[in-house]
Formats: sequence, C-alpha cells, structure tokens
Amino acid sequence: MMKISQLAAHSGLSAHTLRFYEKNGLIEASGRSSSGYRSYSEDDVRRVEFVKTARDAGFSLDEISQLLSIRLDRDQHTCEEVTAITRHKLDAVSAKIAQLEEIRQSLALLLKSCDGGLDSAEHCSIIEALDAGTAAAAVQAPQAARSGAAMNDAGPAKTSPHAVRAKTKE
Amino acid sequence: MMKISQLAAHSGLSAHTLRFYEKNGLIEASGRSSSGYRSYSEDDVRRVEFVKTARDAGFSLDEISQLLSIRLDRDQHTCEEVTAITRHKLDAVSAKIAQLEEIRQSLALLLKSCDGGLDSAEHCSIIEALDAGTAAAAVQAPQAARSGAAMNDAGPAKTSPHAVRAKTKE
DNA sequence: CTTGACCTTAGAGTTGGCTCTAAGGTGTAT
DNA sequence: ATACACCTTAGAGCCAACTCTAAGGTCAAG
Repeated sequence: MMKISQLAAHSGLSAHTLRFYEKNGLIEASGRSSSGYRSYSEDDVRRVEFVKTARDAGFSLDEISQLLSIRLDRDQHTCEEVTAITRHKLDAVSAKIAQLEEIRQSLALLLKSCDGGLDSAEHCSIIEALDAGTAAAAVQAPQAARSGAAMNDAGPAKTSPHAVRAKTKE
Repeated sequence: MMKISQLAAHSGLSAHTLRFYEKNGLIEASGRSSSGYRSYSEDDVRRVEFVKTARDAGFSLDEISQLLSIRLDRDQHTCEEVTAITRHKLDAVSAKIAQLEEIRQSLALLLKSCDGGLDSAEHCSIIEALDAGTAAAAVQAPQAARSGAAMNDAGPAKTSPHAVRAKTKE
C-alpha cells in the first residue's frame, strides 16, 4: 500500500495528475487511511502503469477508458474491439503525420527560396510567396491540409468542430 | 470595398474568424459604412489573403503577426528574420512529426501482435503489452516521446507547460 | 510546540484558435 | 409593414490534458 506521492514517484505521473485521472474514472485508490489519505494496492499500481503505458503509446484518456474496461473484463470482449481502437488511433496519427508533412514541405520550400541574408527584406521571397498565395500551393491545394478531412478519432463524426492546424505547442 | 460576408466568401474564412483576427491585431477593415458595417479595401483583402496563406503554411497566429509587421515595413527588416521564424517553425514541425512517428511505430507494433479475431480478449496481446509496459518500450525509451523535449516554438523557453501528446483531434 | 513536508477538496486557470450567443441595429424585397 | 438576411458588440464556451490555487488537516522530527 503506497501513498500518492510514492505512486507519483514510482509511476512518473504527478500526484495532481493521479487525482485528475481518478476524477475521470481512469484509476482509483482502493483504500484510504484513517485520516483520508489515498492508499494504493498493487492492483491499483498495475492499473496506473497500464494507463501510463497506454498514454505513452499515444492513446487519449477516452481511449484508455475503453481499453481499461476491456482489460477489467477480458472474456466479455474480443480482440477485434481492441484492434479497432488501435487501428483507429493509428489511422488518426498517420493522417496527422501526413498533414504535418505537407506543412513541412511548404516550409522547406519557403526556406529554400530565401537566402536569409542580413540585408533588407524588401524582396524577401518568403514574404513574396505568402503575399502571392504560392506558399502551400506548390505542394498541394491548400484546402487539402485543412477541412476536417485529416483528423478523425473514434466518436460520433462531428462536422469539423475546429480546424486542424499545426499544433506544435507554445 | 467589400462587406465582411463577402470577404468571408472570398477568403474562405468565416466572418466570425475575420472579426477574431481583427481583435487580435492581424487584420483590419480600413473603413466603416455610415451604419458601422466594416468595409474592406483591396489592401485589406490582400492582407487577409496573406494571413490565410501563412496559416495554411502552418504558421501560428503569433508568428503571422511577426511576419505581418515585417511585411508592413520590409526595408526595416532582413531576410534573416524571416528565415529564422520559418526555420524555427520547420524545426518544431519536424520534431512533432518525429514524435508522432514514434507513436505510430508503437501502435503498428501493437497491431501486428494481435490477430484481431472475434474470440475473447482473454489473451489479447495488445492488452498484455500495455499491461507489461512493453508497448512503447520496443520502439524507444518511453520518456523520449514525452518530456517537453520535442516541442519548442519561438518564445521564452517555458518549462513544459503541458505535456505533448498525440493531439489527433476529437 | 513549532516547523515543514505531506495530504485533502472543490474549483479555477492554461494553451490556441476558433465558435457561438445574446441582444440589438440595418437594409431590402415583397 | 413585415419578414428575413445581414451587420454590430462584448463576452462566454469549446477542446484535451493537465496544472495550479486556496484553505485547510495530518504527521514525524527536533
């Protein structure tokens, strides 16, 4: 039986994150001390490790929930269900990569066109390309990189809730 | 001189988005009708097109702001500034792709290990791999895919505000 | 007996880029 | 005159996955 900070150290997740996962039904602490401190059994720890591994493999918390309920009750589920989730995720990741590859290609072309010298940007070919609308055009029709076509996870196919951009953080 | 919905139709951005961009200083309507309706000059339209093109090329709104101020006053800036922004973005996109490639690899390995049959998931090798923590381990040390190491844009190097996950939408 | 490290909770804030709502005013066609 | 499509604003809501805060309770060491 370990306390939350021990589990945090053990799992590499913060205590905050562990509580957050608990609130979202991903994990639980099967016991509490007399003073209300969470205490985690070995089974609890294994479940946390499962979540961490699945997260590192790229699954969303929602997908992890599905995987957990299968794990909990394996003989009520089929391999097909598991592979469906995994395949779906793989497809989404592949699509995202393809989209980023296009962007990378656009950026690489832009970079190649400009010497990057220290003199005035008066005739900078990058600025000119963006002005002329020929930045992504050389790679592919611009709307191919946009229009919710790229990203679909599991779930009730919503009509492109918000556009899919580069999302490279910060 | 066009009204906002005309510009929306022309640019492929919604009127909402145009107002949002204006609020964030990316674009402006140089005139207003007597009743307060925005009216866009040809210069305004060109600026909107620039923003759209840059967005499609993968730049963030913040980066687009920087590019716009260079475009506005080209001879006060150098090509080096423009290439720096572009190179930075390219690096960020490349890093993101590399990270997603790792995830793709993990998922592909998981999928390959399981036949996906319709019988019980009792011995499903995907669930077992996630349980054993060997899902990503086969590809690379798990923390390589995590630990804010992957995504850095321009900006004051914050210490990993939130972890970088797959972000494949929905 | 106090310091300081730990634990608890509900709930708010962060990120980026929209997206939408409410509550109204305007413009034009019938 | 009345329906209907358009325009205005400030501001709230959405997404995921945390991340942090406030305001307190617990516990071992010195």
